[in-house]
Amino acid sequence: MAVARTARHRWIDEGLQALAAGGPDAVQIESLARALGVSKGGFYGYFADRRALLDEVLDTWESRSTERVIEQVEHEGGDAMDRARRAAELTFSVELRPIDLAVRDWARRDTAVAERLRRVDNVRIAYLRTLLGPVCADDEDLEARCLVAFSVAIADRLIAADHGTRTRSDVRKAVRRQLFTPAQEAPVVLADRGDGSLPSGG
Amino acid sequence: MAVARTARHRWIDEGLQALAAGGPDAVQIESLARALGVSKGGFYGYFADRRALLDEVLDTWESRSTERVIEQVEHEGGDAMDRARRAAELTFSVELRPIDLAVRDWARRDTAVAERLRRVDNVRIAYLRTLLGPVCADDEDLEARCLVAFSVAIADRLIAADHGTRTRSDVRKAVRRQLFTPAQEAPVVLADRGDGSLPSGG
DNA sequence: CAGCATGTGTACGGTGCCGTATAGAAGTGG
DNA sequence: CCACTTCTATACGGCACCGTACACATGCTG
Repeated sequence: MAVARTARHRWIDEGLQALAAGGPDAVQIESLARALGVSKGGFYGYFADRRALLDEVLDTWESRSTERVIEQVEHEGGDAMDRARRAAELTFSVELRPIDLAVRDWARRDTAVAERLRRVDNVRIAYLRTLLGPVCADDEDLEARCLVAFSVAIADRLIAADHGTRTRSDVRKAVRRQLFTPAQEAPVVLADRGDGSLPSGG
Repeated sequence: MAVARTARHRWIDEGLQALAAGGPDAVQIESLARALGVSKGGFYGYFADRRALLDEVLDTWESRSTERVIEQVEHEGGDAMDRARRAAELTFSVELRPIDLAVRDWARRDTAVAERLRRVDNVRIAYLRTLLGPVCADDEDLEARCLVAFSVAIADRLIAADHGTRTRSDVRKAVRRQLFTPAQEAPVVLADRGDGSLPSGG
């Protein structure tokens, strides 16, 4: 060993930041090197090429989004609600949320990325089921509420609409209240068009 | 006039397709020219530069996502529910949905695009309010249901999770049923943590 | 202290894209 | 049939990035 080597994980962390900020196209070796204050000379000692870095960036994201979250939550304990809330905080933290959104967009055009995302989302939804189960009328109700909770959490930063005098936070709070309201008996069905389509004006 | 000129709108349409498929970075002049079967020679007769094309691509998307949808829906008539359903079909059509998602991702890193998206989303949400108003208990309920409907519609193609034996379409149908269920009286509030955060496992 | 191993800086060729310049093709008017 | 206009194809310079090659600096080891 001679010169203190730029740690491998620093390339990956910088790659994660670039991915979060500008998508996979923004993960550029020379750009990362500049951000790290070095040249790209050492990069190819760690990674075969750019694609290899992207794979490891995704590995790291996958791990941090599932295993690490689970480990931390289990370690801190608490009841189901506390654990779920903590898991949500960790999952949609300031650092991880932009990566999550970037990966979702990436997954639209890369089936390998889509497969990773599927694994991660399934783990997350499984957690969510354990939380919402008690207040749901049946299995269908549970799936519906999980989809709503997950959709609102993801779409929050993607929707640009205003809400009159209310803040987005106010509206989210109202949604959460409804999500945790125990199911009534048979709900009145209005205008079921049978095609699974959602009315969503515009 | 000499040689039949490649129509201006063909560049824009091709740009929209490229935007839908690969985001703004994929809107490349030489790439579009190849797709159109011409060289980029004529491009600069219409547009000052690449950015000018992107602006017009966004103009076109904005128009097609709002004015054109409204025109068409108003022209076809029907009651409020019919109109809203038709608007949703047009808004999230096979052609427009990928553009919508690409614009949302783009808006995360470009404030001008974010401002356009805000205008469009506000128009859409305004429509949605007229539809959901009748079944809502109050204004807050209305905003909450609008956010849920819009979030589920947008996040649908971004979420990769499975739902056991059910299809995503089944779950969407259940969500829609709940969305159109008239509000009960005072909903039981469970675990309102007051921070507006949504539990969303993972 | 000499020589070696190791990691980095720098230079290079290749490629792809942007925007400009220019030449030529395809129609039009006299 | 000959200018002239209008549009396109092609070539070019510039730039940014990838991946490789090689020289050099640094610190260990005998």
